[in-house]
Amino acid sequence: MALGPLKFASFFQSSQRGRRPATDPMNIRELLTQKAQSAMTAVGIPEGVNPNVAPAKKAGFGDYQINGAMAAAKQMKTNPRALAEQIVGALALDDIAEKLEVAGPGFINIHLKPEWLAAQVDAVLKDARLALAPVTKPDTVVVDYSSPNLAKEMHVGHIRSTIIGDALARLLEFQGHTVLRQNHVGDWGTQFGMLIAELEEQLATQDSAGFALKDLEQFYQQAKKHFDDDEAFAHKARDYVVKLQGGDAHILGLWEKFKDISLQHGEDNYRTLNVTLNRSHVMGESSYNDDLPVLVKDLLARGIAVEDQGAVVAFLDEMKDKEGNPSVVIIQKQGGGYLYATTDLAAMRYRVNHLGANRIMYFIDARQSLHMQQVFTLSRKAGYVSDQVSLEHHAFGTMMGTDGKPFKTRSGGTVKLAELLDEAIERATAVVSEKNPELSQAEAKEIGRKVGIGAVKYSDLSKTRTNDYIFNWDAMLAFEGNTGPYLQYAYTRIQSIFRKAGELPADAPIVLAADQEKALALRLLQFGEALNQVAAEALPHVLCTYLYELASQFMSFYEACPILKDGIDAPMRASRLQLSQTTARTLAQGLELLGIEVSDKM
RNA sequence: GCGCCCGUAGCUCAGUUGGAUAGAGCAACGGCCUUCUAAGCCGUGGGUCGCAGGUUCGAAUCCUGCCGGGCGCGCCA
Repeated sequence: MALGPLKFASFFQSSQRGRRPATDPMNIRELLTQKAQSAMTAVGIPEGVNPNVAPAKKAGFGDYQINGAMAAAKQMKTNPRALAEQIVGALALDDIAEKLEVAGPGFINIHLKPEWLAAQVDAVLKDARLALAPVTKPDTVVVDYSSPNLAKEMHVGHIRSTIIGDALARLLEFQGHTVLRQNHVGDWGTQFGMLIAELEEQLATQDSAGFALKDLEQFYQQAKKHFDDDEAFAHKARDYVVKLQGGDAHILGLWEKFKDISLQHGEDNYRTLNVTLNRSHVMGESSYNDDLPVLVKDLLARGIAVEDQGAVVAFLDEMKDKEGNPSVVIIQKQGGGYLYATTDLAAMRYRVNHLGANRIMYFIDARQSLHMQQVFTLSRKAGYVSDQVSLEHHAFGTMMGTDGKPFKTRSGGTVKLAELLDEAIERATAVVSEKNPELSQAEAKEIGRKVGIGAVKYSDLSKTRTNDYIFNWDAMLAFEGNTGPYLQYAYTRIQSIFRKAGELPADAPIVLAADQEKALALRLLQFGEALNQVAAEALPHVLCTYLYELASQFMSFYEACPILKDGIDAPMRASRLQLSQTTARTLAQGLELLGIEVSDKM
């Protein structure tokens, strides 16, 4: 990547663009793009012009459209409609499309053949991976997410990173990439002196650290109060920071104990949340301690950082503002302490050199954008990260309450993650029991768990990541609209059909006669397109939108196209059952990639 | 002061990177269950895409300037 006098915006975007997964022959858009490209070349349009193939925006405009003719005509200074006609003449789509038409100023509308669509759906149904082949050139992707501070209990501030990052990790893994989850937990810093001192004192009167640290939040408050009120204790806390950094065995032992219990709390949350993180993904700040002096020395020796007012500082001209002031990053404090920029740089080196990453994705709060850009710029400038490695900060906004202000408890405190999840399960269980009184208590509990957690996750995942997000219990737990419960219900409804149907057809022809059947088939075949876009841009809401539209289209199909009712002959019943099977599997697979469970009953 | 993000229907949100008449869902209103789960489906109403210019066949999208909101900016992470 060039590090010239780029402005912020362009630099930021350039780090996120240009990733297009390997071509997948089952992907209609890619297929049509290839065909359009050939046709355009055949009629003398220069290579670089994008065919701009997109799904049709409206019913009546066909299924897909080629929009590149107009841009090409502009460049060639010719009539766009005439050029579009020429392209249509050169398009080799006889097997795929039943009708091609030029519309408006030069749109090319493609109407796909129902027989062709049916054959594609058949291939999806017969394939364990839904005809989505793994990528041919896998990336080694580091996904940095969750990363709570171990000094405190996980709270709602960690939920977005954890949920969104996990979805991306799952999705990239499914596509065949090598995914390395990295949980960059905060396990170092001055507050640990205070916490260790408090732990030591409490252990004098209590028999286990597990008990003392049962409620981390409470423990932290106790330690803080102790620190503020008791001068002797404060002195000891400061002393323990020094001893911790100096490697004192006793202090390190207490620190390990604290860390272990705090990580255990985190793992409990991950299990409840159905997040794939475990102990093996933990690579805390302290992991990089030994490298920090080496790193600073290197940056100083090569003149990338300099001493300034007693600290070690890097001035980044690459990020200077309009007035010419360089951006400033402190690498080492006066007195020798290190900061998170230092640790992040060390982590970057580790990920590139030891983990072999060629793509590093950070799922971190938008407020850290400046910091991330500084770290990215610095690591490139220092040569720690080559142009071959993509560095991406996938920022997200703050979680807000329904009042539009940051999400807090009634008394104004931070909401513990564990309590939030418990409440979600409780609320969902109540709703499920009410809507379906026939469920046993055990069933209602299990379904309530899946629905509650799914609702919280889906509601977060379904909104554009970069915006602030308004947390609303009623909206996320509604069974109508674009919600987790609606999608889970759609899946359940299909399972119910299967139970009633008895045996499912093994290999019967799929026939797309009704409009709803064709629309459903087309949507089913667009799953891969949605996944590709999510993988490229780390925007899981694209997958949510896809799944919601798929579920809605299934519901419409189901209303219009009876399956098991009287008067439906065996071939039609078999065809429709297969469409239903493909839908159920696509829904389940898509939800699994989002980390959301489905249920046969609701 | 400098920088980043955001502003679309009453509310919550999409808008495929410049394409056709800006779309969903809630909420409101009107239909559809003795028949596959009505937790559903079908339909109606609802818009100065913050404002003003500019770029062009075409702008919610790109460029400039304002207005409004959020966040960040040398020793926390």
